[in-house]
This record gives sequence, structure tokens and C-alpha cells, in this order.
Amino acid sequence: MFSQTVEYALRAIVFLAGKPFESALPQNSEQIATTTKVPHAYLSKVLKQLTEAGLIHSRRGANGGFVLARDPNELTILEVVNAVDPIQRIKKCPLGLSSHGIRLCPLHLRMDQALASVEHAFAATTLAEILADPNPSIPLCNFPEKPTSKTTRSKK
Amino acid sequence: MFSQTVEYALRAIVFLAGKPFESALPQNSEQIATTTKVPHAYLSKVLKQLTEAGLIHSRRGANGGFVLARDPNELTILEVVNAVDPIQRIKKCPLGLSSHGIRLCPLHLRMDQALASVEHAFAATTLAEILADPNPSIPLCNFPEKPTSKTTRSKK
DNA sequence: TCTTTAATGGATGTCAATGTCCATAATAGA
DNA sequence: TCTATTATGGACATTGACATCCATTAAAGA
Repeated sequence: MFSQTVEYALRAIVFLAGKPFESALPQNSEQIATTTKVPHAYLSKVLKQLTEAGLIHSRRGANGGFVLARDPNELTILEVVNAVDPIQRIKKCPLGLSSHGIRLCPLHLRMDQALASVEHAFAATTLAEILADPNPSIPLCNFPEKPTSKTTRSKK
Repeated sequence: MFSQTVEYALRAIVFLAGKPFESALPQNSEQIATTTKVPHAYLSKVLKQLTEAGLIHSRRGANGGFVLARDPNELTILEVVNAVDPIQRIKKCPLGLSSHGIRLCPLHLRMDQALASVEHAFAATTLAEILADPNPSIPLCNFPEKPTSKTTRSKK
């Protein structure tokens, strides 16, 4: 139901949000791709979208990469989703019937309510909440920090 | 977020559910396609899926067509959706990390909860409810009965 | 039995999402 | 200024959802 692109964008954002805000070194796309298990070239496109949406900052060249642009406390899942694949609420009857204006028929009203529930759930969750989640046995899909046994900055 | 196929399947089912249960004449695919504004040939494929799922019955030949197989009171939107494009709940970490068993990380847990809310909303709504909805200005996207001004059974 | 009607099945076409590859532009550091 | 690094941009390949078309099969009715 959610696109791959959404899945990838969220993984990348969670990864970046795991770094200290405003003091983190940029993470390059290859690092992100490896950790999040997203195809590298495709992830670059997704990161570009997130950059254009203003959710992350990018820097080219040596030691370049991506950093979060917003405090994880002020960044919701919904914003990430909407940056790459916006939730399309149903605003008017998909059959284009003129008999009623903007008001939806009972069927589409319920479909839209389902979409609204997703939108609401996503709007209510910040990145900070996800990172702070006291989920005992599961860190963050290995995300923030769970190296197999090597220091963080070990460039071969 | 919902596929076209789901949209089409729901339209067709709502249309059929608008006919008197167990006493309705079969509606052929062309009638359904016209009223629901769904491409005829494609709708046939969708109707086949609904037939295979046991939600409707089909009959070939003259005066053939499709009728609802179940009482609209006992038929939920979810069953229709699942017949053509099942809601895929997230059952294990999409990254395939072995570090945790079936338990989801906080990110995917929330994504799954959003899916769950959709699933729940759809499971809680029957076709009968949709048809009985006291929606004043909007009948049913013209569905059950709202002819521009001609009798129901007028075959040119 | 013949004709008409309508679902079924299979082949094929189209397009957007996903994914890959490579050249180019920008930046850091020597 | 030169080189290494890394994001960006564009071209292209792949795949599945959506859609169309036509031949075949089943059923009704005369």
C-alpha cells in the first residue's frame, strides 16, 4: 500500500535522524544506502526529493553528504511521506458525477476516512518519537547504532 | 494509495448490492461498466476475481451476468478489497534483519499500525451500511437508482 | 438444432514506478 | 591549481498495473 519510495525515504530519514542534530557530519549516499539496504542510485533520487522538500540538506564534494535540516522533534512521518509520494485524499467523486458538488458518496467517504486515518497517524508521529521508542528487543532495524563490532568512522 | 482495481471492484460491488438480494436479475458486465464508468474489458477481469473469491456469482449466455453472492449485511468492504488487492500488513522487518525475530522496529510498527487502521475501518463497514447511509444530497454516486428520467428496465 | 448473448481466456499494448549507469558539476583538501 | 570525493542530471532498462482486443466457451430461447 505504501510505495517503495516512501519506504526508502523513511529509512533514510530515520538513519539521518539518528545522528546528533546540527552537529553531525554529513552522511554520504553510499553510507546511507548500505545501512538502509536501499539501491544506491535510486536512493540518490529519493534523497534529492527530500532535499528539494527542505527536509534534509545536501553538500557536494569531499566529506559531503546529507544532514537532517529539521529537529527530529519537529519532523513528522507525514512530511517525509508527502515529500516523495503525497497521500492523495479523495476530494471529489472519482466518477466525476455532477449531481453532487464536492460532497462524497458514502463509498468514497469511507475510503477517504481510511486515508484520513493514515494521514492522522503519520502526522502524529515525529522522528524523535520513533528514535526514542522504548522498544526493548528491537533497536531500530539496526539503524541508529548497532555495528557488528567496528567503530563508526572506519573507512577501510 | 488504493489501486484502481480496488476502486473498480468496490464500484461494481456497490452497484450489484443495490439490486434486491437473491431476486435480482443478473447484471451484465456492460451494464455495470457503463454505470460505474469503468473500462468494460478491464472490469471483466475484476469481476472474474470477485467471482473466484466467491463474492459474486456469474452466469453466461443470454440474460446472463453477475449477481451478489452474499447478503450485503454480511459483506464488508475489506472482503472486496482483499479479493482483488489484499492489504499487505507488515509482518517482519522489510530489511530482513535477523537481529530481531518477528518484532518490528518502531518505524515499521507505526507503518503497520496505519495499515491496521485501514484494515479495521474496512472490516467494520458492510455494503448494507453504505447503501443505507442517510447521505442527503449524495445518493451513491448515482448508483442504486438515480436515472436521469427513464424507467429502470428500458433496453432501447 | 441454430442463433444470439454474454462470460472467459489469452495475447498484446501502454505507462508510470522502480532501478541502473554514466557524464557533469561542485566542494574539500593538498 | 590539481585531485579526489560526492551530489546532480540525464539517458536508459525493467517490471507490474492498467487497459484493449479477439477468439472461445457456455447458456438461453426460438
